[in-house]
Amino acid sequence: MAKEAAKGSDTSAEYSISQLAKEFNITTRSIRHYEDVGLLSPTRSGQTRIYTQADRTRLRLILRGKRLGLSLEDSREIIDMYEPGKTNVDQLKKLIDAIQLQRNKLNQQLDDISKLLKDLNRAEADCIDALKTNGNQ
Amino acid sequence: MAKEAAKGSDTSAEYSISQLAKEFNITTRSIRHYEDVGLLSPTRSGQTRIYTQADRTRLRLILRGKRLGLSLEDSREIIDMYEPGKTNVDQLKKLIDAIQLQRNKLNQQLDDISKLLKDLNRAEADCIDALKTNGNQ
DNA sequence: CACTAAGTTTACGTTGACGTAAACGTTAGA
DNA sequence: TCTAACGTTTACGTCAACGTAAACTTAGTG
Repeated sequence: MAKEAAKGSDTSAEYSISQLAKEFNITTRSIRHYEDVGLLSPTRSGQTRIYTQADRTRLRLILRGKRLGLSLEDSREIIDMYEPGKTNVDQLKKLIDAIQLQRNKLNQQLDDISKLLKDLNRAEADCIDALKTNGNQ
Repeated sequence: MAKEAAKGSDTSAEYSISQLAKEFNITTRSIRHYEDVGLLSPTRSGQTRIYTQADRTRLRLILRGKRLGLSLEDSREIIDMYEPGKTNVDQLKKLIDAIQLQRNKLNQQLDDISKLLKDLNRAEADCIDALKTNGNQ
């Protein structure tokens, strides 16, 4: 352990594709697929892909999007919102609109989750009830 | 308008497939597809599907699931949780476990949403900032 | 040096969730 | 009567998001 590998919060840390796959519990195929559709663009050491801390962060955002039911394309758009490439005033305004749109969707999801949680609570209560009246039969 | 159609909160109200499609802004194809995969089972008047209030509710739950990124199969399982068909004690316990699992996923989603909202807020703030310093150029 | 482990590209296969078209039945109104 | 609006079934098409297999190239090890 001389050469230094991937330590704590070293901002210059690098990762192999299988390291990321293991860490996030996905396949290397998926990671390459995200690259295919333009969500990741790791540097290369020869042929081999090398992932930086920034790539790793993007991957985390992608997976977060997936958990929320976003398509890869949706995630790409959102992640692009975080980047400072917007020079044009018009584009900035459009971006703000897009951000508001996303917020609305998220608020809808919050509402959906709250209702679904209530439903689940009722269902569970019914179960427990059934167990009580049914358990000693 | 004598025959009485679909009024207010009449619990015995019935709906045609196109009525539901219009109300929920989906296609009739989708509704039939949900039936194909066992999510709906409307009664028939001859060949024609007739949807009850209960069917309509199930459809609402399906679409709520979709907004949360659930597969139709996932939604089916969740909706089945609400039904009282569980006679077996073992099944009841398994169901309670499944409910807890769903709750965990939903809590994860809540966390994801909260983080995403923060990210969006920062992105929006950056936009507004860029508009200020950039607007009079 | 042979072998294994990890990496690569290319490319066809699969699954879910519908879209789309064809071909047909039934009912209400001009 | 006929045609327009709705309904039906059957079946092939499509798109996203990977799975899976093949064939190949290094890098390190007993």
